[in-house]
Amino acid sequence: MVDEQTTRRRTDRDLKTALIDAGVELLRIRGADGLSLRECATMAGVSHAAPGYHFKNIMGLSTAIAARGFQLFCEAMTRRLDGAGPSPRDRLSAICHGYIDYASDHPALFLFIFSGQKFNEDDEFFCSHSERAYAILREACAPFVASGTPKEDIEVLVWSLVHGYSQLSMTRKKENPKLDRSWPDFDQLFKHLGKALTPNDET
Amino acid sequence: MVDEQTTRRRTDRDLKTALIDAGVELLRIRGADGLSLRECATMAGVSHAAPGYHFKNIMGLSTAIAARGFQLFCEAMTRRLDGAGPSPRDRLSAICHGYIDYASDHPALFLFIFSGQKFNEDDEFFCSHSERAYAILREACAPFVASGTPKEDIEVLVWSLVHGYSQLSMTRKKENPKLDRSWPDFDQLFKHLGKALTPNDET
DNA sequence: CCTCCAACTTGACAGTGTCAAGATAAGATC
DNA sequence: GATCTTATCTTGACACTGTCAAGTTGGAGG
Repeated sequence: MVDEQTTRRRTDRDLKTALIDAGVELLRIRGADGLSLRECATMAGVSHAAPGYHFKNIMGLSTAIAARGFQLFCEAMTRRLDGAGPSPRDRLSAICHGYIDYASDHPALFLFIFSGQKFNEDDEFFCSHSERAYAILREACAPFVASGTPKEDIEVLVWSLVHGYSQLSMTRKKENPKLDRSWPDFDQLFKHLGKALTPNDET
Repeated sequence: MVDEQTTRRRTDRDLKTALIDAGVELLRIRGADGLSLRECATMAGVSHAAPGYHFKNIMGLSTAIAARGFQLFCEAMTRRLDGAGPSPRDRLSAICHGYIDYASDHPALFLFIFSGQKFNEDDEFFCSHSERAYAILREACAPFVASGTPKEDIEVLVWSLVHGYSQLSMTRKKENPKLDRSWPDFDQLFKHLGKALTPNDET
């Protein structure tokens, strides 16, 4: 847990990131409501009050973890985008699948950042990473904005759909095979969405 | 807080509902992560361990509160449905607005029931109320299911859209008027959704 | 009147976040 | 090298939390 120089006191940044790492891991293990300052401290190999020095209170640590969450969120979307075709439709689909990747790879973190709990919205990293996530999504939506209509209509349409799908995929009760319900793949939804979207620079 | 017969010990059902009432109120005041067994007990006028007798642990109380949450959820949707026109499109729109009503009238409760925290899925009331909520939504979607396609496609499409819209309306950062972003009304999204939905028994 | 039992209360314990005060190492100054 | 300063923790305390075991109580049935 601690690197070779155990004697040497670590720098500010070291422990901060170690505590965030611990927090992400703790969420993975315990679920979206399993965060604990003291347990993060123990995992990082410091005393119970050490986190309080770097992050004023638990909201401070939560905010830093959420910032990391948004960072991973951005990475998941850009990773899909890098492997996508050039057409607006392919790119939008890639973003959506990145969104869903993130939710299924980091379920607790996903729920955590959208849990509605209060974060410190003055935090620089939190703001920049969360805004970047939304910016990525907005960019992919831009080609579908019909002239004369506000671009927010399309953005919120796509965003709501993929967010709702991700969240519901996660919280729904797992299937009882006796019931004839099955959970559709997102591509099915995207096909329907396609009827409502027309790229304004395609033939 | 206690009715006229303070001397008389209350019945099982009385305290149970009083504790659920307290829980709902507590969520309203403190937000989605502000629930506390002991505080519910105090609000209901009983000792700190009384809730443990009726609800084995905090998951038991949480489940009961979530059940109440789904009940209010159903009421919000049926209230809109009662005032809606007869066409499938009007009825589906009514359901969606009921969904949104619920999220804005009971934000903490809405976040709570979809927070991803574990509930007791064996609980009778929790299951019946949550399943009824989904049944109401499914019914409104039924007229739009194209023959030959699984009905889940439409259901999840609508459900995801309205759920995502509700949640994002709630967790998004409030507008900086300097930014030219505005939050569209759901009717705008519903218009786009309409392009993807064709009632199979309308002209 | 007595008994019994459901519905609590009381008390304890380990865990939590937060704060104040103390310790300590690394670097700066003399 | 000795002293001072400061950032970075540690220690200890407090009020709060959920959970459990044991005790109490009041009403119903005999």
